[in-house]
Amino acid sequence: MSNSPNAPSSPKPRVRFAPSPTGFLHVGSARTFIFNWLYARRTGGTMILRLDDTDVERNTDASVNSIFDGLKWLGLGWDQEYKQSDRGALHRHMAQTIFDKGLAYRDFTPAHTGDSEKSGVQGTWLFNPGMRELSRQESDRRAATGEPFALRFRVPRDAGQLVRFTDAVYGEQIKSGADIEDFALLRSDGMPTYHLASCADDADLCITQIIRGQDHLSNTFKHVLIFEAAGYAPPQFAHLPLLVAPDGTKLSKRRHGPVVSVTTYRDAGFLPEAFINFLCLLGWSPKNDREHMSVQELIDAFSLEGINRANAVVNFKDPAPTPEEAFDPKAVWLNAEHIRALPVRDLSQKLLPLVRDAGFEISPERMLQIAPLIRERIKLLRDVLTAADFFFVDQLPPYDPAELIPQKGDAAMAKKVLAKAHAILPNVEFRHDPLDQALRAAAQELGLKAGQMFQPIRVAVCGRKNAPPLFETLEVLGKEKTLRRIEQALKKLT
RNA sequence: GGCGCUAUCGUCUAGGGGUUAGGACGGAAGAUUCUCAAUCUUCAAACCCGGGUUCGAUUCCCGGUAGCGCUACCA
Repeated sequence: MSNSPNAPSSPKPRVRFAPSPTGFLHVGSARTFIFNWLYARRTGGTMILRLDDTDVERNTDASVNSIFDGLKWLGLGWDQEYKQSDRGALHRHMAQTIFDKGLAYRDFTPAHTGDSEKSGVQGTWLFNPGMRELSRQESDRRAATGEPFALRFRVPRDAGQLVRFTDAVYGEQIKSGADIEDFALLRSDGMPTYHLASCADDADLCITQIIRGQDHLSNTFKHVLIFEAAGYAPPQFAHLPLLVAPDGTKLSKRRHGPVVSVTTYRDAGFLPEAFINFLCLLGWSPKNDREHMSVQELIDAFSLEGINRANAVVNFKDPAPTPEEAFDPKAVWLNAEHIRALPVRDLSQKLLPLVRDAGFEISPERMLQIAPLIRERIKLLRDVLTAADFFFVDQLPPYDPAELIPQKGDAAMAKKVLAKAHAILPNVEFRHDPLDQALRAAAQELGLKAGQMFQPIRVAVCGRKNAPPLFETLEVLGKEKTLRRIEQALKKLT
């Protein structure tokens, strides 16, 4: 059997992302989606989104919304969409097929309630006593009386039977039937279990590659059993190493907070393509030292062979000193890289709604002027609010007048500089080059270094020492506002 | 407990029977520009442990250890 997408005998790949809506979309699920999507796009295959919502008790609308919100933000899309709850007949039909072949049996044992000994300290549980051997007549008779039962798979355990499959990532996998319990196919309320529903749908939807988390690796033996019992050839499997927290445990919202939720990244100002890029580098490598990659470059480079087997740590800080430090530093760096790679116009468009949401009236034209000044100074889109605040406000927030004092200078020097600036600026054209010439000349006249001249002006105008380059800043800010802020600074110095 | 998977700098990873074990993030130092950022240069930083196999193992095999997963009428 060939894995090559170009092999004439292999069917068009069909892959699926099948989240169960029992929680928000977390980063591990997002990565699974992305890898499936990449595989589909790479091979010209079909990407299917399937909601695995057979657990009626735990499903929530909020979760469905969270999944769609997250996927919508990623912006990758999908080709087909299904919901397991619409397909109950299909699942029951497969259960019936397996039962008719004698490969499953009714288990009338009441559902296990206590969760105390679930980790089975006492040993391996394989089946409930008496049920596997129940005669068909007896089984039919009890069922006819309306006695509830679960349908269990009759795992072949005689003569050291083995179940095997080849995982595209983990290689040859073999397990003895003697180590597989008689898992349930149907619950006593008639609802299919995950294993059954998943396999029935994968078979019906002609899924060719199942790319999913490694937590399913050992379940796959059961799935192979189901496929074969129902008369289908199992698809190819590719299991992904898990994403774990810095403490090595599985990512969970309860333990690790909002950093595991996709929407947190969106709200913090990540670019979806940067987030996708980051996730791809967790557990996969293009093997050529490339890190910053566009979605198209990822498609071109993606292959199942590049996936590795060890779990990957999402290196966030658990109690984060600042919101920005909460994220994996590499994710933040990649985001800054993608921001810098963005055309100014695109960046400006993304920034505008954030600024407006923060309550500032600002025109697209003005945002377009500001964007290039901060593009190399922000790591997250939201940083625009702190990096360019002085452009947005009318009145600068209070700052320490001592900031106005230049290196190796004193208040008198600051005053002299600002007075000089205030005197010459009205006659200067507010564009980069004229401002540059005028202010440098002024510095020379005063016998000061350029830096000593520029700093008081920068602080007067921006309210702090660290800001974009001065001339561009003044140009965008405009003459009127600049002069007014210099006047205000002068007052602070008296 | 049983079964399975995994193990290279702090983190993500490349590599692979003989290498100065490579890159990136982060950290440190320096260069540079009007500050900051960006950029550039340099530095520190790793093959889990023990046995084999071999002339030679970080790489292959076995064992240990550790971590993770599954062991539900959850998914």
